[in-house]
Amino acid sequence: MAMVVSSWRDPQEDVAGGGNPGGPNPAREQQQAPSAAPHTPQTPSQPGPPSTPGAAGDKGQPGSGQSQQHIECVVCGDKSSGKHYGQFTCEGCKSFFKRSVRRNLTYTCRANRNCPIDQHHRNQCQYCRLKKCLKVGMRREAVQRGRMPPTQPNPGQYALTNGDPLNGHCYLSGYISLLLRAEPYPTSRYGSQCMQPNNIMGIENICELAARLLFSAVEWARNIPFFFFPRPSDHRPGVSSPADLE
Amino acid sequence: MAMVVSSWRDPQEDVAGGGNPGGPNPAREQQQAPSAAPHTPQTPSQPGPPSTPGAAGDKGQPGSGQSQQHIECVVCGDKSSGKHYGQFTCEGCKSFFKRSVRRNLTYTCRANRNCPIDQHHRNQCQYCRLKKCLKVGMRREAVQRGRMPPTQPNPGQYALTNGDPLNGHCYLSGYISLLLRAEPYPTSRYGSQCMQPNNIMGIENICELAARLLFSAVEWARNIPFFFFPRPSDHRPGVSSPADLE
DNA sequence: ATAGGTCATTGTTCACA
DNA sequence: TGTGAACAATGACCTAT
Ligand SMILES: [Zn+2]
Ligand SMILES: [Zn+2]
Ligand SMILES: [Zn+2]
Ligand SMILES: [Zn+2]
Repeated sequence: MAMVVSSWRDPQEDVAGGGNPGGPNPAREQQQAPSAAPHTPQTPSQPGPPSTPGAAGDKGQPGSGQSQQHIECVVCGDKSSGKHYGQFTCEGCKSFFKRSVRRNLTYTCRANRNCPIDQHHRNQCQYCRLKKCLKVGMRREAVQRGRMPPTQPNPGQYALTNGDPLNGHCYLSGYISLLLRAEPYPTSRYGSQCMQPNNIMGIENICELAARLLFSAVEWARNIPFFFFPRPSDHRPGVSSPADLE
Repeated sequence: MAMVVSSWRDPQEDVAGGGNPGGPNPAREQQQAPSAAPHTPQTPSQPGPPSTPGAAGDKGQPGSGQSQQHIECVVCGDKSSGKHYGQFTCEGCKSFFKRSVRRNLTYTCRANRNCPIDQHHRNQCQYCRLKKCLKVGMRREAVQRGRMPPTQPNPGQYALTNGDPLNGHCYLSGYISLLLRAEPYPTSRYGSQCMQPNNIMGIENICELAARLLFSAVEWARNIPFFFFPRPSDHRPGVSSPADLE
């Protein structure tokens, strides 16, 4: 269990100022309405007057109505887009959960681990958001590994000899930050879930752990297409998999 | 005593596959998303840019030019890095606007409130800069509340930071970044394959796993472009070597 | 239907002036 | 202290199985 306790620096620069438009508890400040125009390829958006169909007003009061089907996200209450990892959730919670599980992230709560999670505060505390995801029953096992994608050009071997991407600048600190954050092996998580009540780890769990370690190693290796990305974004282009081993 | 490595064979040779499996296609590059931002307020009542409905008109360089990409910041004319709070702006105006709204700052103009705002003078008068931001339609409501500070990773990996020999080796950071991004996903559900019906793992299975670990590690190393794995000229007798994989 | 991926847009950090 | 370039996170939309 590695609860990381990190010192926290107040993130909000908000000044409680006096009457602030966004104010104290901005009722709803943002949320996208079901944006009109499902697509509109080219048109660069117009801030203007796309004739918003009105109203997006408040979301339909839940409860009685049932207007058609407005299923809510069991985590934050936003509109659900269907079942994800076992429960009805919104796209946001779905993605958040996926990222958290995939990267095996561990968050920390700066409060008392009971932060309210709703549509407007779900991003305030990742720890509590993930906690709630698990509490309502989202399943980690349902998160699969990346899918096989397109590229994987070739064992790149040469990509790196040439010009370095980092010519002029040293972004080292950023990388170190990433490095520190990366947990190569998900020990903490597995440890707890595999433990039996009597604190004894069964052979089957050992097998499971070994298998996971193995596949992690293989996957990791396979995830390296070649050593040069035009622009380190976040996602890997693709991942191939050892799935066939099954 | 050779390890008995069962038939495990790497299925997806494709990694190196000279030929692209024709996969889904790598060729798509184009895609734009009209999409509204994740958090696009889109307030119905349109509090935003009431004035100057058309003002923004200039937005995207209409046809005239060739498009390509050099969109200018509608506030100062610097290069825009995309839409921010509703309008195409540069990073500077984006940050300036965010700070101003978050902290609810109020500035004062020492002149006549009509200071020119351009790339080189934008910092001369905060009052006029903010005024212009609002005038061109940047939306205060699009500024969200502060979030959690980044979570520090698990304890115990700090050793890396010190020492810092890295100063002069910026080029390494690129590789480090790639390695980190290749981090394995914590896949689950692998590994039960070797389990016997009675939940007992035989010694032969343990050997199997160990062998697989070894071989996969070797394969991994070979997949790293600049990792020159010494050809087993010195490999010990009696020990199966990675060469067998071929 | 639901898993995966993309990527515009939002957030944050932190040398530097 | 504010500024703004660089980088990480979020989630609407999409494709794939
Ligand atoms: Zn949700
Ligand atoms: Zn919390
Ligand atoms: Zn600007
Ligand atoms: Zn002025």
